[in-house]
Amino acid sequence: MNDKNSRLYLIRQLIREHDVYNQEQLLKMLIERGYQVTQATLSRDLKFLRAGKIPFRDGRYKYVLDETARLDPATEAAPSAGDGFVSLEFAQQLALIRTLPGYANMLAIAIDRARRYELAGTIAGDDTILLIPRDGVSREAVKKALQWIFPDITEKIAKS
Amino acid sequence: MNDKNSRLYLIRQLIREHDVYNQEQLLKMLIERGYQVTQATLSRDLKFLRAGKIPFRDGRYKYVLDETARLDPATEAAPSAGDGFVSLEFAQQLALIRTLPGYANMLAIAIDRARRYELAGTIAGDDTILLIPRDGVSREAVKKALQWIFPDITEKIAKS
DNA sequence: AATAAAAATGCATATTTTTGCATCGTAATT
DNA sequence: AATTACGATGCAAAAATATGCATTTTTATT
Repeated sequence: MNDKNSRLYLIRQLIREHDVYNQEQLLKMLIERGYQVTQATLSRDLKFLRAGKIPFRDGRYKYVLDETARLDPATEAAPSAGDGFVSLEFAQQLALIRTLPGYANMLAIAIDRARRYELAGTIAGDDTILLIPRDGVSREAVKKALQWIFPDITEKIAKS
Repeated sequence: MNDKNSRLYLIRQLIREHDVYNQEQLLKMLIERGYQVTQATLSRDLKFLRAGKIPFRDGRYKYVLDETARLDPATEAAPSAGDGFVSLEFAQQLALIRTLPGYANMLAIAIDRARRYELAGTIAGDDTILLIPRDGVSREAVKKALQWIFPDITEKIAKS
């Protein structure tokens, strides 16, 4: 168990247990724990561990591990969500989402969980979701919010 | 279907169908296709799409989409692979991997697929894999190769 | 043990990405 | 139609990350 291995171990642990926004922050944590390295080494370590940096819903970028990518709330809340999504249209001040049969509930839950300000609430049937935007929220803003929740929906709502 | 949406659409498509190593490259592709934007906009687009940049086995960094993260060969070849992995030890010039019952085959396949030079081949039982390194490959190198294949194994082999 | 070979790391720098600010265009509102 | 509000974008600069090269450290070999 040379020092490098334990360092890699710790890095993984830190990424798993903290929100790591950049290497400098991670570096600080390592140094606090007695690991004397530089950012350059850290960069290489992260590459070795195949840790990636991805944008999060909170508007920031975080490092994630391979495994984390699978467990990330964003991913978890909407597992292949886009698959069930069929179409989006607007009527009055409301949005109607069509889904594959049986998918509506699951998608609605994902939408609720996202807690986007723009979206006041949902009512789900079997293959339809009624989406109620908050007062004054434009259709564009609703689309935007949905895209944020389900990035892989982009193509499907391109022309709505 | 404003221009921005179709651009986002195209960006997703490009990332899905090409290996995108950086924003400049992506920018070039967009411009070739008639989208006149700057790298700054691209950065914002990628953030909106929650596209992340992660290190790949080929030693380079690539952009990936949420969905891709789930389908990435590295992930695909070893779906929760680390979970099945129990321990690693060496005997003679050979490596012995212990797995949970029934996992050996799956892990061995993942190892074979990785086609690491260091690893000549595997023989899998039910909960054990015999791993044959190539001539002259050190134990350290074998560990390294395994870590590369299964990043989430790092902790488990820390002290082997 | 001495020597050769390979790996790890720091330093400095290049590369890449993100962002504040100003501007422009478009859509909503009066 | 004029006015206001908001989103999109470019520009330039800051921030963050990756890497070539030189050096040190570790590991293997004779």
